[in-house]
Amino acid sequence: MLLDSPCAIARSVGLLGERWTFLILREAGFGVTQFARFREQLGVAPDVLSDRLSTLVEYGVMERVPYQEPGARSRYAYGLTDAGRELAVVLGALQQWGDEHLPWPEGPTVLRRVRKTGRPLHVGFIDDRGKEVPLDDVAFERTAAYPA
Amino acid sequence: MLLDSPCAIARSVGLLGERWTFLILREAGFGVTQFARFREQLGVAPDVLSDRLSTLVEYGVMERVPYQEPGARSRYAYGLTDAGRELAVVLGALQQWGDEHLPWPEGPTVLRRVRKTGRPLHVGFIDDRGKEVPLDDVAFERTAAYPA
DNA sequence: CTCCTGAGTTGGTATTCGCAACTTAGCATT
DNA sequence: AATGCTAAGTTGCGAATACCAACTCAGGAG
Repeated sequence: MLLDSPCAIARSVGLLGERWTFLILREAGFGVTQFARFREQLGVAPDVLSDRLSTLVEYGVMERVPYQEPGARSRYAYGLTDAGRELAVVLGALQQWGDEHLPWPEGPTVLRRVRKTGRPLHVGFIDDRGKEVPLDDVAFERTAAYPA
Repeated sequence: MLLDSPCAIARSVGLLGERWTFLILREAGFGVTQFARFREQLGVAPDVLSDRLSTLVEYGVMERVPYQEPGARSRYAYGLTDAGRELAVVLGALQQWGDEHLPWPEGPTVLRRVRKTGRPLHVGFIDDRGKEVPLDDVAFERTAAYPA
């Protein structure tokens, strides 16, 4: 399986790359928590949704917590864990690329902003001094941990 | 189809989210260009590889250029376009997340570095002044272009 | 003129997906 | 107490994808 790969991209894709998973995470990021809301927003089949949520919970990307509204029976809420919230970087990168290379006719429909100031944001590579590094200066290099 | 979605994440995933696509792009980023090399590196079935390369070419992520080595017949090389190279941000984000949350026992196998200085790199959100912004300060907001 | 290699295509089987229908559980209403 | 309503699933079945093996189709080399 891809989850055993020495390549971290392969492991991430092995866990997250199935159909619907990124869209489930997107909705979770927008605050959706209930099974039925995911279904409404996405139109995903219930068996597939059940399967995806289970594996996300199993791997610690989401958590399933029972909750009870007053005067209603107890239900389950699916929420992002810290690991899941960190996927915002991946989702932001996908969004940025899609807006640029598969544009929506009327322009971007969702923007990334700094919460308080409203300043626009993009996703990019940053060095250890907090300085952005252009794509051409980025290199991927194998370490000794890479098996033969 | 997801490619018509108003959500840029959905469009990106609709094009790139099929099985093998990210791994093909990873190999392309490492300089692989030939059909048979992709097959060797990934172990992907030839019909699937053919299909993925075709759609990547169709959407301008890769290009198929004939080339000829001296004393050999002409062949095809698949290379990233500028749009394809920009996916390094997405791949870097997936890698970073996988290294953190699905770690390889002996540590990361591939590092991101500044090409000349060797300084380590990470992927993150950056504001319009080039300053990194922590995750908690990032907000996603709908624009007027988002349809009802 | 046959062999070799790269770049695929074709055919059949095994998974996975998607839809529809059904199940389970508990509060609320009659 | 029986029925209804809704959330959260599960089950069964046809359709679409993926995987594997074998085959095709160049064009240059021996």
